[in-house]
Amino acid sequence: MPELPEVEVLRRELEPLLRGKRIVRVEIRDPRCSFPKEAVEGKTVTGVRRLGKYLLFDLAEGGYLALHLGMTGKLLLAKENVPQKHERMDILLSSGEHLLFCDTRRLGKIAFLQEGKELSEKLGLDPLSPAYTLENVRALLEGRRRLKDFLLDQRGICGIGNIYASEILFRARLHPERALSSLSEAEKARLFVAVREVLEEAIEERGTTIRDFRRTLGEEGNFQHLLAVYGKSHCPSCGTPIVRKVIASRSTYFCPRCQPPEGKGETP
DNA sequence: AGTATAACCTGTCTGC
DNA sequence: TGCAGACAGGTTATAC
Repeated sequence: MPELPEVEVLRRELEPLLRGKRIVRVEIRDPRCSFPKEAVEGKTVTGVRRLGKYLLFDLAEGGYLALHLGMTGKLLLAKENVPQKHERMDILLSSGEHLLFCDTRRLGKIAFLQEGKELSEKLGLDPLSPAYTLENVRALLEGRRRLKDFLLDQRGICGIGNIYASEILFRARLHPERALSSLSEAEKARLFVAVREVLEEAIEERGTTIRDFRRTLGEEGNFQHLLAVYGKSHCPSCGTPIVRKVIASRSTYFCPRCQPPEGKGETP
């Protein structure tokens, strides 16, 4: 469920709520979520960062808790210790609040890390970081891979998932199966801009709730109402029926007219 | 090198 | 109503 916008929405909501609070106790409810909890108990949260789809909770005495929400992970801040469905971890804070990690499909992951190395090594350029420049993106757009595969690969640009990949490619008017090496300079620039625009708009709308995504207090996002092609039947721009095709092993939606395949298209 | 598939999981929806 | 199969925002390992 959570792609960069959803994780960023959580980060922005959690940061002011958690900063300065101490982790009193951690209760692991699912062995799959186990980590050395002694490493975080008693420590104070100094900030909440995001890298790609990871949430990072910085701790005062060094190190941080890294959380990946997988497909169905949720983070809820509750005043009372009311058991939630699929609760995997309960973090009791010095304020008496509980930060609950719930995850139906159990694909989420938690780890305590000392340095940023492990994560930044396997993650590429974050679209919201200052390093996200046309120059840097252009350097990644080489090889014969298809655009869809590139966008889903967290080692190139990180944070984009299956929904936003389709939305970004529609915005950039690029066919998902176009090869990176076939892109003109103008097309590379369109892709660069589309990534930023779509993700930022989704953040403004507080993320996309199709099924599982919930904000810190349980509210839904709003961007699902603004999706252009994902799960849609007709192109909002020209009315042509939207094509659904499995690309990179995932459902991919595009407008065959606005996003022409390689060879056709581009009228400069 | 690039792509596909399965695996890890649980839940929901569709069609017979 | 029951049941099989497809599908779902994630990553990773393995195979062709």
